[in-house]
Amino acid sequence: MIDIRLLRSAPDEVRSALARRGDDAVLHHLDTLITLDASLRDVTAERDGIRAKVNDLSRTVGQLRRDGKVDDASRLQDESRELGLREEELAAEHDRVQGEIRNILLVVPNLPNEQVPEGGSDADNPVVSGPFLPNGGEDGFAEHQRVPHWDIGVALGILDNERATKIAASMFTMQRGAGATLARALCQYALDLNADAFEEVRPPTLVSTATLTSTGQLPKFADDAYAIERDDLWCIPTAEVPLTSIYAGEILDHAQLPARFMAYSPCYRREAGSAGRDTRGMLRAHEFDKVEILAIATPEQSPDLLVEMVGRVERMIASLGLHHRVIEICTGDLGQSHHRSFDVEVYAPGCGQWLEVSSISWFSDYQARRADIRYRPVGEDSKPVKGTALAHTLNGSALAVPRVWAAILETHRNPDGSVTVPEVLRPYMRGIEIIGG
RNA sequence: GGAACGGUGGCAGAGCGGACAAAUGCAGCCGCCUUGAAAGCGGCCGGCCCAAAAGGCCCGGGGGUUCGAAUCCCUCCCGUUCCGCCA
Repeated sequence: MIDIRLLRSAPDEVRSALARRGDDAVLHHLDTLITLDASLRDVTAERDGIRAKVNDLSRTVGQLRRDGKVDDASRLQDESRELGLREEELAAEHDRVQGEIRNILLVVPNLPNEQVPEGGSDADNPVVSGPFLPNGGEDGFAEHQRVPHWDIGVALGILDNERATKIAASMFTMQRGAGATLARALCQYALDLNADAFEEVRPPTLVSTATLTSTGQLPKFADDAYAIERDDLWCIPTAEVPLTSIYAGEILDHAQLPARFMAYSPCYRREAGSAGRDTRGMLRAHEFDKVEILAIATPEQSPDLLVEMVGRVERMIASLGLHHRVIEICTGDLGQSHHRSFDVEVYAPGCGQWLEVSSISWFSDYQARRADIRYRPVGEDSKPVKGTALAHTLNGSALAVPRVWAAILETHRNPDGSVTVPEVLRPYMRGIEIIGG
């Protein structure tokens, strides 16, 4: 959620920041919010005034009864009862307006950071690192690398989506043999590589409605998530969801920040908006594995953490011998909750496309406000200063298995059709160096 | 799933219809004392709304009774223990 106090005190700033996203419906919401907020404060003031009177009368009644002045007391009781009726009306109005404000706030997107580049769609996302390609171009790959991974996977007997579909439904995948081992090796590798700074967590992968709302998936993107209605739980689309809520509703000491977590988890996505797209191979599936890294930080720590996390992902992709680039997400393509965001993309020579394998994002206090994650700030002398402040959250996929798996098959395919396992993964591969060799 | 007992400030723990944002202890902060520290003494010491004063809200969530609810009633959630079931 954005800060309604900021909207109140600097409406033009909020308006122009959100205008950069190029979504007029959002601006209309702002007008509604300003109106509702003003009336909420009127109603609140009036309600609180009546409550003050009732409280006062009640105290007097108590005193009078102790003094045995029953008649006086009952006269005041009548008066108080009258006021109570009015208070009830105002309280109902207050709750109604407040609920309306909250419902709107839940769908208003985050303010983009000033540094987010201007743009209308993903076509305008600038490349900020790379591209790192053989011979400098997308056609710098050899002929034997020009085979899509779905063909390679079937030929080597390590991808069996046909049976995955039989077992579950379309757009589910199944890896077998060395393919399954490779998928797991990638997770192990990603976890080990980030264990220097991130605490490993094995979170729940089914979460409550409140938890899925905190990170921004609800209420707007309910159709994208798998719901387990009978138990009022949701399957997580990413470990970001449970990890962000680890400290939900808590007030942290400054010294606890940044808190950094990483988790391997399965991720479940209905892909409601993209049915029929990328249905072959591993490019888009309802269930996949991912290692997520996440930080809960102070506003001051956040910019550096964002850079650090992008660097970690970039180095890891490079260590797998994959060809990549980093793009920054422009204003028109920025996700609802995002304040600033970078994607790491890998070039898959077999299917001839850039694959998004990681998205590293800074959420400013947008998620923290929803999840109520606060900390006690300190002054320059490191002594606590008065009050609490909302934390900032950042997260990114350290490694999303399917697309990296696909890119490895295509990039490291040999002329004889076998696939060489990247050196760094071999410790996790039970000695397999070449798949199908 | 059943039963019993619980859910109060950072923690422990009183309060069980009015003077309670809430005793007390511990932790924390400031000061005195001290060469320094500890002990001792004095003071401070929850969060939220409102620009703020005033005021209001918060004793697991929601609802009810009452002039008045941390306290009584209903309901839901969570915890502990026992029983049942079970990877």
